[in-house]
Amino acid sequence: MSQIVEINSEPTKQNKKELARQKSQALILDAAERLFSSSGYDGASMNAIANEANVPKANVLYYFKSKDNLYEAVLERILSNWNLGLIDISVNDDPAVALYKYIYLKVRLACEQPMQSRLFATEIIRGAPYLGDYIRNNTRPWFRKKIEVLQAWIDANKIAPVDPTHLLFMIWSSTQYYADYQTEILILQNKLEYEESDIQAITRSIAQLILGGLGLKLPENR
Amino acid sequence: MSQIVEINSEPTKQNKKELARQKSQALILDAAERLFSSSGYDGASMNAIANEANVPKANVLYYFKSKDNLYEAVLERILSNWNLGLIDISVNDDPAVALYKYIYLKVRLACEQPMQSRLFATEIIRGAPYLGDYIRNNTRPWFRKKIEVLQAWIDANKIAPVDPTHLLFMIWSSTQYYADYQTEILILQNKLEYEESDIQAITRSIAQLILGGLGLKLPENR
DNA sequence: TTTTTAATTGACCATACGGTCAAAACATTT
DNA sequence: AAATGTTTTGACCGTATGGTCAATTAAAAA
Repeated sequence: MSQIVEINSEPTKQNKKELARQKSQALILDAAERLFSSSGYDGASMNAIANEANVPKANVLYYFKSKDNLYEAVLERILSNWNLGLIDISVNDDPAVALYKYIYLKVRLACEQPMQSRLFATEIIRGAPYLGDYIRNNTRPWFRKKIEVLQAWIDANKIAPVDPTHLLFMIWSSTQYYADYQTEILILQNKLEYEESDIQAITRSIAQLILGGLGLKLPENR
Repeated sequence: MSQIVEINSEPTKQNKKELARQKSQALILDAAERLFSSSGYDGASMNAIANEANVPKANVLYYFKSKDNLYEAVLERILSNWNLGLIDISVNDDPAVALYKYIYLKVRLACEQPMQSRLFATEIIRGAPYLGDYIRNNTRPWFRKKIEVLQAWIDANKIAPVDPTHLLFMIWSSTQYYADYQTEILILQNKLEYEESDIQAITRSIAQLILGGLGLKLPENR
């Protein structure tokens, strides 16, 4: 599995090859992400994915041994991508600033990478057959820590006493909604796509309601 | 399509037959709703639906001429069910009372009929191939009217000036979330299912944040 | 250059899919 | 009882699916 990676600045042949390999795989993963997210696991056929990636189907199955395997790889890539950009909240932060930033980044992610959120959503709706363990072993401990942070803020009278669990769910739901229900939202607003100004307006509205509900003022330097 | 329905209290033979027919269809619709909601359109096979309903597959296709047709019928039933229980908000209502009630009913629906919300969600995520027109022709006019109500409240200084569009989206998102992401929520809270007390706690938390953000107090007689 | 290894691909396979059909079973009317 | 209409159902069909495989090509190592 593992491969020795040269630290040398000049890429070796091994390095080149591995790079090409990853590039090929990334191309297939991109296509798979697009199709899985729009058509669901069963709706996206290996054939369609291969076409989307402009490679023969057998090649897809050469890199990813099965459809399950490919689906899992797509999910893992999404999760690692999310973990990269995830800004934490911690006890010593100023609640208003930290929460505003958190909301803003979540809205950005939802509007700019909606496919990832949608794929995640369908996986959960199906009963999380692949992510169940991940949520139990990774998300839950992280979740509990954040609950503690929120509770600490409440105890220190920094925010109004709201059930921290549902507060966190509310931030997740109101931001993710703009990805998952994008189609409906755009129809209702008679728009073709989100613009930069929408991201600002969404963030402001969500922050206004949630921070307001917590008895906080919107931070100055947004 | 339409059939003369006897108002007579004693059911005629025709009536009996029609009733049996509707009962059969309802059984199939129930099974289809369950499977479409958990496995998606493509994931739910006609065979599986027939098994779930304990009838041969050919019988399903006798009542619903195609898979598309069946899927559409399931969606229509959900929408008509939703429209039945939907409580409106209108200009003369007391904002706090009306919004609280609206939130409460949405939470109830999400927790008690999660499959319907989930099926709706996957339909939207797929790009609303069947509901696109419905949303344009029915939901959008309704949506615009509600926006007007909210704007009127703002203009009358009854609620804080928040973008009414995003306020409405926020109510929808935070309530539907408990249906669509039920699996994740239960894992995170280490629960097996929602209880009545959860419905109360969820409603209270959402109402506290949203009403608070609007500068309203929670209504007394809840 | 020769040998070895990795990547690409068209052809192929068993299975499961949505959908059809005609025959049987059942009920209703004449 | 006969005739008519409606449901029920097993058998069947063409097609698309996920996946395999052996043959070919490309690249790296010897």
